[in-house]
Amino acid sequence: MQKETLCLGLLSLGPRSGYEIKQMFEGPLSDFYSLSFGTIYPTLNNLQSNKYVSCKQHTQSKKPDKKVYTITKKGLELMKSNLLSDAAEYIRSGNFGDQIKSEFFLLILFSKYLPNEMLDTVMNERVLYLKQKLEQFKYDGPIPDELAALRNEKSIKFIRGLASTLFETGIGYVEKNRHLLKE
Amino acid sequence: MQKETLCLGLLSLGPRSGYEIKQMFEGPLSDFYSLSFGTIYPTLNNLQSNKYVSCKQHTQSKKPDKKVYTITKKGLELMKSNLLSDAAEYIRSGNFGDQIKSEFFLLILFSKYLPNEMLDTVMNERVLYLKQKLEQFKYDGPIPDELAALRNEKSIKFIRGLASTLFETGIGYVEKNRHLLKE
DNA sequence: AAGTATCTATATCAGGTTGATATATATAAT
DNA sequence: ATTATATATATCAACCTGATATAGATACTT
Repeated sequence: MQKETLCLGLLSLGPRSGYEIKQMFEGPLSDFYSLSFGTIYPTLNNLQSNKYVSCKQHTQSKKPDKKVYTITKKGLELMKSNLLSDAAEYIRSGNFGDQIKSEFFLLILFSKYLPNEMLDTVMNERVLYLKQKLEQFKYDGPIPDELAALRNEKSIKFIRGLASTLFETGIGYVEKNRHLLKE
Repeated sequence: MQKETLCLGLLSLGPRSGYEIKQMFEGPLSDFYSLSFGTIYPTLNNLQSNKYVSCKQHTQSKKPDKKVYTITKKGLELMKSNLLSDAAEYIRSGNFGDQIKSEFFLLILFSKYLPNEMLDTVMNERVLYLKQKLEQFKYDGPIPDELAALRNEKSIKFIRGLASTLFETGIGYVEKNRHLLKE
C-alpha cells in the first residue's frame, strides 16, 4: 500500500499530527505495519501541498509548533480510490503473505549455537513482551474519547480479537515447547 | 541481525548457492525473514574475500556458473561470535517484537471503504494462502536428503510446530469471524 | 515446429526507507 | 543540579529492495 493511502487512512480515523501517527505505528499498529519519521513527515507535506489534507498549527509557547492534519473531502476520495486499486493489486500480485523480519525467529533458528542461559533470557523476554501485548489488545477499561470511538469500529474489533487469539496461542506454544530446544 | 551472520548461519546448515539461499527466503523462511538478491550476492562476495566461506564453481554447459558456497572454520567462528552479540543486543535494545508490513492487515483496517465483493476476495485468497502454508509446515512426506537432515534439528521442529499452531489459529479465527466485518 | 512462458543463475542500480542525528523545550527522576 | 525521558519536526547518509539485464534450458501451447 502506498504511504500516501496509509497516512490518509489513518487521518480518516481522526485528525492527528505526524508525531501522533508515528506513535500509532509504535503502539497498537506495531505488530502489523510501521513507517519511520523520514517517511511520515515528507508524505504529510506532500499531501498538504496537494490539498488532500489541511493543517492547523497549534502554537505552544516555546515548544515546537504542533501541526495537526485533517483529511479533506478530496483526500477521502483519493484514499477510497487508492484503497480499491491496492486491493486489486493485492489480488493480482498473488503475494498474500506478510513482509516479516523477525530477529527472535532467527535466534531460535540458530539456537544450537547459543549458550542455554542466553537462550533462556531471549525466551523469557519474548514471552514477557507477548504477554504485555496480549494485555494491551484485551484491555477494555477507560481510554481517551477519541480512541473510544475506534473501539466500536468493526475492523478494530476483528483485529483486536485476531491479535489476542494469535498472541495467546503463541505464548501457550512457547511455554509448552521451549524445553525442546535444549536437551 | 547482520546479513553476514544470517548468510553464514544458513550456510552452516549446508553448502548452497546465492540463488538457493534466496529460494529459502521465498519458501520456508518467507514468514519469518527475507533478503533480496541485491543483498545476498554482495554479502556472499564479501564473505568470500574475507575467507569466511569458500566457493566452488559448478560449470554447467552453457548455463551460467553455479557458485556453491561452503562455510569455513573461520566463518563458523565468526557466526557463533556474532550470534552471541546479536542476542545480547536483542536483550539490550528492548525491542522484542518483529518488524512486520502486512498489506492484508491494512486492507482489513480500512475495510469499511472496500466493496463487500472485494473484501470477500481478499479474505478468500488470504485463507487459501494460509491453508497452503499450513500444509507445507505440516508436511511430513518424502523430501530430498539434504533437507531431511534439517527436519531432525530441534530448532526446525520447534519452528514448524509454532508456525502450524499459529496458522491453524489464524485460519480458524478468520473463518469464524470474517462475517463481523460486514453487516 | 515455432513461439511463449517459466525456471535456473548471477549481477547491478535507481529509488525509496530506515535509523540516526539535530534542534528545542518541559518534566520527571536521581 | 544533573540526567533521562517525552514532545515535536526535520533532514540525510547508508542501506535495502524491487526492477532490470543477461543467458540458456525446459515446458507448454497453438
